[in-house]
Amino acid sequence: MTSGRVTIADVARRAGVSTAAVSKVVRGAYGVSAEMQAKVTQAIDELGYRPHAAARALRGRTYTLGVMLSDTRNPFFPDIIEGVTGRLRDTEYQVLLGPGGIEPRTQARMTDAMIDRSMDGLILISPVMTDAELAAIAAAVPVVVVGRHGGAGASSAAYDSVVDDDVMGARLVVDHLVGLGHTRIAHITHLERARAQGLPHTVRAEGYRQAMRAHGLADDVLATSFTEEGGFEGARELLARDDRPTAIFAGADIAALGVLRAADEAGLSVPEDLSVAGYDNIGIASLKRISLTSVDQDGHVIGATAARLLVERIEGRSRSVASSVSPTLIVRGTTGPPRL
Amino acid sequence: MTSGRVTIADVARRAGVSTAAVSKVVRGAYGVSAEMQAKVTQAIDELGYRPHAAARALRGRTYTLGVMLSDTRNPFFPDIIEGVTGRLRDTEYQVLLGPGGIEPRTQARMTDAMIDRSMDGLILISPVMTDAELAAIAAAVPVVVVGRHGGAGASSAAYDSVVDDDVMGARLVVDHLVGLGHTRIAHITHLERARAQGLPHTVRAEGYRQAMRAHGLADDVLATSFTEEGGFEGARELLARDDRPTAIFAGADIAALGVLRAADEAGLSVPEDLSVAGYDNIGIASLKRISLTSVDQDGHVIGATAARLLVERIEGRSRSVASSVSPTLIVRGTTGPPRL
DNA sequence: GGGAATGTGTAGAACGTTCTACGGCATGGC
DNA sequence: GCCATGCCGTAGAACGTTCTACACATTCCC
Repeated sequence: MTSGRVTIADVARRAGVSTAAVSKVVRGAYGVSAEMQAKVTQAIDELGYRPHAAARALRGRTYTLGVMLSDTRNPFFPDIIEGVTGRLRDTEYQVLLGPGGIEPRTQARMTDAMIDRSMDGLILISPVMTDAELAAIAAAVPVVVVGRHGGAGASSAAYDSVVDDDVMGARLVVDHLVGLGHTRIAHITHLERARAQGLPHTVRAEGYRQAMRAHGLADDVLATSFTEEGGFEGARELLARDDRPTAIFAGADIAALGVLRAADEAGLSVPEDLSVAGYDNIGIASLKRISLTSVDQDGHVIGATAARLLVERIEGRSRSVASSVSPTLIVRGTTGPPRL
Repeated sequence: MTSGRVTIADVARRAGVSTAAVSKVVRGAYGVSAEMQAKVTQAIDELGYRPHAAARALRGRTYTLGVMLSDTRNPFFPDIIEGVTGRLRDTEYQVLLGPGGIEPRTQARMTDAMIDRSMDGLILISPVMTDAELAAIAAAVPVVVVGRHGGAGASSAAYDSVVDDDVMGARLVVDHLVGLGHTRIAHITHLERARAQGLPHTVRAEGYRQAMRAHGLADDVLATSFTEEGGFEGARELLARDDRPTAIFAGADIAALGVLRAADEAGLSVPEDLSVAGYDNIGIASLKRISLTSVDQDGHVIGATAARLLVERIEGRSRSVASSVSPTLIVRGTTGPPRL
């Protein structure tokens, strides 16, 4: 009695029915009378029965969805998580997060581990792996990819995807700055890596170039890294030039903070001497002391959409869906008209 | 061949041995000859066999450890995660994170879910639940609790715990400020909740009181909340007083940022008119623009310690261990001698 | 040379579910 | 009254491991 957990067999004995019947009731499957339903539910409550996920996994579902996080420090990842869990709150599904690390190797290890644990579906956030690897995973389990812009169109049938429209986000920033009167607008991006194709920073940089071109302006992209230090170094280099830019658009808020520091040290006041904009709208961007103009991705919507698509996929949809979430520009104190 | 995953039986067939033998090799159990070891390992590699966690769970271990996160926005939680995963990198264990939410109810749901999935052990980060609930969980599975100061001594036998020495951290701050010449030092803490006993903010406030008393100074604690807004409101109230404090020690960095904003708005310069110190040493505290004096908890060590204790526990230790990690004070630009 | 001890391997029963068959019982149409 | 047709319930075989027995060789010791 006290030893071991209560199983479906215990419930069946208590209710005076077969284990198969209990299983049906638990799963809400077809073919149970109201009377049976009542008897079994009562027995379940009395005994405090909880289904054993591992045993379920051997035949059916685990009702477990995995979210692989590429980088736990990603500032809007809590928003995405909240979106996912919020959407799934009233379902039977449970969400577990897998810290995949930044390395392709460790990410692969994590996805393997999630498949080994027979999760019903996976959400991969900014996965760093080849399209072939992605396709292999999607062949084993339903997958939704977040934050990775469509790779080779062909493979896209295997999984769904949710992205922020980074091209639009970049355009919003450029339009805003041009509207204020800026013409020399530089962009700081993340140093290109081998598998970076389709990753947000690449797309943002491309969106920036397109938007500048649309305004008939020359683009000016500098690749450092999406860190405070990276933003600082990049800005220092840009500000040392003869015809220094009057505005810097950093591809990530954390880099924008570094840009602000560089402006401080160069004795430039923001936004009079230099306008600064970021991307991601991280929490501290809204602090009065920082007040950074930034692009907001609404991670909440992204997460909720990913969860919805994944459940649809698990429950049978085979046609693949690519959803794009529109970002919004949050104008704050670090951008303004250039000094004449 | 293409259908379904490769099982232990496939490996056994290929190697020409029994499934039991393969199982032994996989688990590194006693009673395998070198020859058998070689044959089986080769077959495993050739077939790309991976053990099925759910099937394992039914009899043995799952090699899965769960980390329940009370709040995914907690700024040093990535450090803890990294400490945990770093420590476990070269073991067979996999770490999965469970977003438990802030509510006791959702946290309980998450721990139940983790137990249902037969995880081998659980690390609970700042769990909000009664000692009885905690004991119940610890009775079902090995548990290490992080960030919760020892409750009723008796129940402590059931699980291990790792805490930051918050009393010491608070003392470091007070000693530092007193050393600079401050005497009117106020403390902003988080509003008390029912189950908050033993939670960090309570202990920090108590440590502050002790330290002030040790210096023969009057304490001054104001409870708002650990948010930017909470810090702002608290500071505004404190700074409106006749004999306003010359230093404010906020129990969390995020609140300290609010204090800085309040100082800005009141036209007070930091640290000349007001010294400000925080707790947690979150990433942005080190940004030159903020440069906040803070207490560093070394989440990395905390996480690694928790992981070590959990594995020890799983592998047999029954005596319970309470580990305390010493914080360090990081002095930056927001603290200085008071203006005479 | 006859146990005892030791080392290697295997058979087969768990573990707690799900799911495919199928059986029994009403109902209803003819 | 007989056969199809639903509906409800059950038996029992999976699912992929682990683990307890036990069988079979060796080796060792007296």
